[in-house]
Amino acid sequence: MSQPKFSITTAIDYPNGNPHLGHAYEKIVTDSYARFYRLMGHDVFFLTGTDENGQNLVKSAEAAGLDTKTFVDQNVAHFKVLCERLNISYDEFIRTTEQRHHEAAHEIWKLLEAKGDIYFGTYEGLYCTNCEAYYTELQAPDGKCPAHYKPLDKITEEGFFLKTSQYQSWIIEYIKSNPNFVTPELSKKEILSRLESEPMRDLSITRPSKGWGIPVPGHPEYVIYTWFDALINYYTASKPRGFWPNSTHVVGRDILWFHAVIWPIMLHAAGIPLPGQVYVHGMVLAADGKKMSKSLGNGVDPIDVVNQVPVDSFRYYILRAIPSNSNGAFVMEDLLKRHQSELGNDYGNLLMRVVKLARKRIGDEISSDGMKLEMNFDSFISDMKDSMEKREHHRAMDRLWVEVNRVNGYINDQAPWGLKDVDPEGRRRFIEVMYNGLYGIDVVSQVLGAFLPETGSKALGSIGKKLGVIDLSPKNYTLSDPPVLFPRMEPAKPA
RNA sequence: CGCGGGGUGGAGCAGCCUGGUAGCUCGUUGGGCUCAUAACCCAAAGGUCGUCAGUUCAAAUCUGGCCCCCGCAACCA
Repeated sequence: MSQPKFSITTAIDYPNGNPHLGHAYEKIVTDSYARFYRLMGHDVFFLTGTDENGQNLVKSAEAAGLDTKTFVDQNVAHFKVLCERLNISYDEFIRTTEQRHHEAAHEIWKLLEAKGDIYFGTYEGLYCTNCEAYYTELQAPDGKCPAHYKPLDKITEEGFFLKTSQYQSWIIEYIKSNPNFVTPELSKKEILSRLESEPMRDLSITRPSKGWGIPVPGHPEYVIYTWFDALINYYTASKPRGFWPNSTHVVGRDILWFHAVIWPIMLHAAGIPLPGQVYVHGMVLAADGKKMSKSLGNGVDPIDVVNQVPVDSFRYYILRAIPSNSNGAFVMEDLLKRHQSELGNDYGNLLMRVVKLARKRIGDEISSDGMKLEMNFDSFISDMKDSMEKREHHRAMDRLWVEVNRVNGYINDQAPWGLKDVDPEGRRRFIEVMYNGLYGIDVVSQVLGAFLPETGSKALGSIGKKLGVIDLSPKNYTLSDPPVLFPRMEPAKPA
């Protein structure tokens, strides 16, 4: 078995509430890469999960009147439901409260300690007693808490630190000499300019224990800082499955620093191989072009969306309308428009017109015997690969649609409905054109299945095929009436 | 002068690196076709490419100033 390996991760989610659109976005994007690499014959490992050791969870649980464990379990269930509703094909779902993860975190802690990269020291910062949080001078330039407008206290706290500062020039060099490590280019520029403009401080990696979290080995009065342990989840889950180092970590811009700087430093210092890439995806903005946030109340609930439209319409919109390397607004009306015109009219209709016409005049069995293929899909496949390897899935979707339209165009040009059965040559040509149309649908649907799995699977089902590894060889088709994949929908009611 | 992205026909975007008749999708209007979910095809209308200046035979594209929108600024994907 010499299948190339490909392992991909989402960031693990903080289960202190219900999943929002950003979570859905990241999972759909990552899932599409996982499915695409499977389609291309890779041995894929796709990891997602939840980050459950944060101290804030204790407070959120209290506010909800639950003990922390119950609270977290409940919320984690919501994230799993989200994955099911979105057809997320993860191979493993890790929870950082699992024993195996505690062990992995300890393993790495001890490696770093043995290297002398962890030391005990004091932390000095501006503290708000209401928030129970530290603020930097940038966040609170006037020395007042941005949330409570009360003067912050200067507090000194003891704890353990990781000597991140001594790896600053190493990480700069590493990012520069591995041009694909941080992608897209824009994010790399951002991280490098930050690394080159200010000296790094050592990272505080413990908090005083409140009975929740991973205890520091030998110092149970402290727990390991959430971020330090959270990053390790990738290693915890992938290593035993033979997928460490991971190929790609998919992350949001907001946590790039931890993934592109802190995580590589931790691994490098511990003598563990580094992941291949940190891919920063775009951000979903609200319809008004602003960031979605609770305070603005402009958020969108992904479960709400898939209650209204087919899950693949949602997946399609997310993948195509929001550029892979930048931000895009989520506008429900646009989603509905694309559902109707691109999914329904372009793709759904292609399937319908070809299969129905073929069944009507040929029957349910169409053999490849003696058929000449009139469309070549080699450049389509290689363009798709190219865009996906560059982590430009929105361009891949554009390319896919060029192909959908090419098959539609082929049918238009050949106009099989004009070929008459009474003429033997017309009959022969009719079968040939229909075969080529079906073959086009076959190829396009196989690829489409990586992005829209339910649709791909139903479409292939109607020609007697199943999703799997890409197969461009001519096949025999067994036809059945395709379901209406993208039913026409009433225009959204004005809000 | 904290860092970064953007301002292109009604809407959303591509083009800018490597200057030379401004392109795509949707929408609008007018034709056509009928295999298909009132689908599809063809054509037309619509832009002084944020603004001011510079370089050049030639600027959406290069240079500089200004205006406006947005993201990030260490635990919010």
